[in-house]
Amino acid sequence: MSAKMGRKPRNKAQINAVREKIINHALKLFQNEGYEAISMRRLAKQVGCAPMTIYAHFDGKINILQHLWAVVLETVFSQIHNNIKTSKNPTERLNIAAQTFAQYWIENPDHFRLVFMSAGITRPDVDSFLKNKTTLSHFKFFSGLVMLALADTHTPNSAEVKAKTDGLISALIGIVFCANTIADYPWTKPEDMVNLMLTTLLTSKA
Amino acid sequence: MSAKMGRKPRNKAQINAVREKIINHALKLFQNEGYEAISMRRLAKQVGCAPMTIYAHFDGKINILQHLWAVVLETVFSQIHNNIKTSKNPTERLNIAAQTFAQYWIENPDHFRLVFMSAGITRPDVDSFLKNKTTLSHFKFFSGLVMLALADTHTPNSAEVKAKTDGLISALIGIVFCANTIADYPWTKPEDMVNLMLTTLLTSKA
DNA sequence: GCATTAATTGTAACGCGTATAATTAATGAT
DNA sequence: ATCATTAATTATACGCGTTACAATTAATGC
Repeated sequence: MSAKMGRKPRNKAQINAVREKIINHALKLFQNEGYEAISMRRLAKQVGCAPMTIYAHFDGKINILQHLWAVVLETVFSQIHNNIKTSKNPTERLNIAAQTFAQYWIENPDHFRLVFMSAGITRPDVDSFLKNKTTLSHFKFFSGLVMLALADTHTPNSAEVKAKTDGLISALIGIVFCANTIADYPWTKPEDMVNLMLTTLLTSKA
Repeated sequence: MSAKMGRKPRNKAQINAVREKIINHALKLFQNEGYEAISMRRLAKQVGCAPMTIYAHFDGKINILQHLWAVVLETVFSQIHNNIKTSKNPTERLNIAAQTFAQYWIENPDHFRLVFMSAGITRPDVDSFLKNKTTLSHFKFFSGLVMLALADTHTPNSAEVKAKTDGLISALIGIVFCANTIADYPWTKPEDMVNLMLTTLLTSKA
């Protein structure tokens, strides 16, 4: 009657393996058939288990989607990194980054929906959109671009860089969001709006 | 066997009466218990009919919500109109309008969700978010404010006004959207971001 | 083999939006 | 009044996310 009886609980490697298996199937489902195809019942079928088993490994659907966000963001920022390689001019690099960012979401509305519009407001129970260090690094990368672009004309303090980076990201997401959800309004071309945001943010002395 | 056989279809007044009855109950449901409470089954119960009956009068849930959007927007812009009365300075008026707009959605996330985040991307089958002439007039009102504010420094052409208005609205919605959905990131204060957007948009010569 | 613990599964339920088919209600013709 | 015809309503069912709970299977030490 010692304390070590019965089945041993899984070690962390095993736990992670099962979680990754589920995530991979979810990703495959999303890539092959889009956002709508990701349902707990279908996912379970793909994984080869009962729907309830998934709930033993994840708190809920949104906690699975969270991992897909990371994959999509990886794609976006890998595209950005790839595109800005061609230029060494800080302003141009920021320009390319912003345009690539906006363009991606407009060309892939399903991805936009997955990352920004799945689950309700405030994303409760999510480990956090930005706890993920990789995701956070994307933000920092953007603020680095902003800082260098601003440095072309003056020496910005960190407060200005943060405010303008936050403003730029919010504006970019807003532009994409509006283009995607209020599709019937004749918006100014997203590309032009991004340009406007950049030139105004960079030339103002605020 | 003349052409006029069988039950007579409802006249337009009757059709409208039923539709308004449904809309009113939906609105009451939203005001009393929030966004989550608006379900077709609960709505039907309030109206006193079977859930499917509603589908004979509306294409779907989103077509009902559409009418609630108009009510909410009316509230928002009535607040805006009320607040800018205190000032005659064009720049300040635009400032107050933008701040009021952003503040409203941050203070009422449920309303933001209703108007901007209900239903999926592209809002298919919706009569159109902006076919509604009142809603469209809100947009025009904003562009009027932008034009007058710009006129303080130069004479803007209509292209600049439209681009800057679209940019401002997108940015405002983006700021609110980010604050609401990516709540764990330490965003610059929305108020400050709105200020940044305004000063940069107004001072740039683009 | 047996008790013990872990992990998975089955079943049922709740409420959701909605497609389809069956049903009820009203009307003109007979 | 009965019947066909058309309009309006409703019942039923599907898949969805999620939860609760019982039943089952799997692994381990004795």
